[in-house]
This record gives sequence, structure tokens and C-alpha cells, in this order.
Amino acid sequence: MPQPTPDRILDCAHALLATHGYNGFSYADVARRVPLSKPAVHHHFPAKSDLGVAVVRRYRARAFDLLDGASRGRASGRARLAAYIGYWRDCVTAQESPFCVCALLAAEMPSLPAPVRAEVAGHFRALQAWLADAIRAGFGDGSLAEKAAQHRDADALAAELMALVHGAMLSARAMDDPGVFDRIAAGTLRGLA
Amino acid sequence: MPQPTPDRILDCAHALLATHGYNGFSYADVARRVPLSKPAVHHHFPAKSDLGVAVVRRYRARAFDLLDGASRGRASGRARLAAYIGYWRDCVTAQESPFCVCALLAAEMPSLPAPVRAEVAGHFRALQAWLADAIRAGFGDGSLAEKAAQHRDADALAAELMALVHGAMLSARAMDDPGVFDRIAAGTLRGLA
DNA sequence: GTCTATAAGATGATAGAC
DNA sequence: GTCTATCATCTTATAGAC
Repeated sequence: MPQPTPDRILDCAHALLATHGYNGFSYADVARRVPLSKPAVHHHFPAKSDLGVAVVRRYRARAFDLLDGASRGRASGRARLAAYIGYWRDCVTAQESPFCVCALLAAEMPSLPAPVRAEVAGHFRALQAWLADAIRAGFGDGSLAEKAAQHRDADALAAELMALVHGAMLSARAMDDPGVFDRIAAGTLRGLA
Repeated sequence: MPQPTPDRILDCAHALLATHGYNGFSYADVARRVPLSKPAVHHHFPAKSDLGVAVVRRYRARAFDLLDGASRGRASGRARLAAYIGYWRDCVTAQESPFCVCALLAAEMPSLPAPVRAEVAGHFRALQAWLADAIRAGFGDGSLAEKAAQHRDADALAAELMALVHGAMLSARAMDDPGVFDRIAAGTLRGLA
């Protein structure tokens, strides 16, 4: 048995959202690619903001499933950061939706419906907190060099690392070269070890 | 005498573009705010892509005027980087269009008309080259510590710094807190000195 | 749950008068 | 250079049959 309709809708909406942004995709686009009629899409997600929120919520849940999976057991702080960066290297290289939905939506923030905006803001805060935890763990277990951090605490480093990864995705997309992301991310992780 | 019409159109289009993205603003928006009729806007910029290209071109020219002004004379490499970051701190804090047009357009890249896309890609390449130059100068004059760079050459550092600044803008917008940009940028510059 | 049909408004763009 | 009027198309969203 194939996927239930709402999931197929979310798959399409996610891909379109990551590629064209919130203002760059329409119910007609989603309907054509599922395929389904436009009213059928509205039946599952009455308003566009509902669809947007659902996409971001599912994205957030999956991302943190993956990140928390990487933290489980005795994974070192450095290994956790490597998992975070590796996740994005795979994504940027991937064919379908080679970009972080939340990074794109963050750029479009002022023109998003309030519920979507709240979801995106929540993702940024949660991600930064997760990164700060991983960095603190790395300082504790010795897998990250505290002296390499040069007077910056775990929270400041987490903010920097998150910005760096999002910015690297932006560069990769702007210059149409996924290798850009790789080089930036790899260099940074090496610098912290 | 006030500004010529094309400039007033570009001012409005720039503000709208930086706020809502390419797919998030319309000729009607621009016309209403200049103010002018829609056909009058089309008279100066026939197609939306013409308007987009003109905004980005003017933005690029002004940015590099400012950056090259900061490089003139005997400014140290570190002072040049500080000028780059200071430019963005001012921008992010500003009321009107608190975001880099090119960063937003980079996120929307796949849904942009080809001429706009080319302009954005050109900006990223030029900016990275300017930063690499400033960093090389800083290594030469001793204002930037080569050992703090940890095995990364000027080009790699330039790519990292550009990503960091764009990512910091994204974070500031996502969390609706300009201070986020400040803290990230200041910490990084301190780390390099 | 899915469809056809349709509404009410916005979109990028043009014709032609002044 | 600016306007009013208009175009074809697309937008989000609803009504109502099957």
C-alpha cells in the first residue's frame, strides 16, 4: 500500500517549498504533481498557511529525530556535530529539495503568515539549543578543543555554527555549486577538533 | 529637485524586494508606494526581471563603492573586514529593508528569472574575492593572526566569513532579534584578530 | 475523499489617449 | 512620462455533486 494522501501532498509541498519558497508555489502546483485536484488538496489542508505549517512541523520532527538519534548512546560531542553537518551535506547534494526549508522561510519571514513564522522561529531556537548541548558535551568529553574556541562559550559557538551552515547553503545555491557547502563545513569542523 | 522617477521606483522596489522577496512583491505594490500608476512603472522597467536586475545592479555597485572605499589608503586587513561587518550591522539594525537583497535572492534562486540569477551569482563571487583580498592583506600586515586561521587559507576563510555573515542575517530575521547578528559577527572578528 | 465548476481578486503586461 | 482601461492568466478558496 502506497502512502496516504496527506503524506503525498506534504512530500510535494515540501519539495516545492524548498525550491521556490512560500510565495513561489501554489495549490495548483501541488495538485498537478501529487496528482490530485485543487479542492482535494484544500480538503486536507484548508488554507495555504495550514499546508505551510504542516510541512515545517513534519520537517522539524524528522530533523530532530535524526539529530537526537545521533546524540543517543555514547556519541562524542564532535560526532554529534559531524552528524549535523553530514545531514546537510547529504541534503545539499540531493536532487530533490536541496535546501533547508527553514532557511528559505527565514529569509522570507516578513511575508509569511504568522503561524508559519512561529514554526520557523521555533526551529531556529531549538536547533541552536541542540547545537549548544552538543558543543558542551564535546568540551566535556574532550572531542572538541576548548582552546580552539578562543574565548567563545558553547552558546556563542552554537549560534556561529548554525549561521555558518545556513550561510554555506546560501552560498552553494547562489553559486550553483554544492561543493561550496562541503568545503566550508569540513574546514570549520576540522578547526574545532 | 527631488529624485528622478527611475530612482524612486528602484528605492521602493529595493525595500519591497529585501522584505518580501522576488515572488512576494508586485508592480501594484511598487506603483502604490512611489506613488505612480502601474503602466508608468512598466514604462521605466518593462518586465519584472528588468526591475529585479536593476535593483541588484544598483545594490552591488553601492556595496562595492563602500567596500572599496574602506580598502583605500593604508587600511589594515582587519579594518577592512570590520568595515564589511559594520556595513551589515548597520543594515540589519536599520528600519528600511533590514536584510541583504542578494542573500534573500540567493535563497529564492531556483525561481528567479535567469538574468536576476546571474546578477546574484556574480555578487557572491565578487564578494568572496573581495574578502579573500582583505584577509590576505591582513595576514601580510599582521592585523589578522594566521595561526588563528588553523590551516585555512585566505580563500577558505573568505568563503567561511561570507557564509557566517549571511547566516547571521538569516538567524536575526528568523528569531526577530538584530542582536543575534551583532553577537555572531563580533565574536568571529575577535577570533581572527 | 475526490471531483467539476466557479467565485473574487491579484498578477504581469499592453493599448492608446493626453 | 503619465494616465485610464483592459487583457489573459493565475491566485486562494468555496459550493455542491458523486
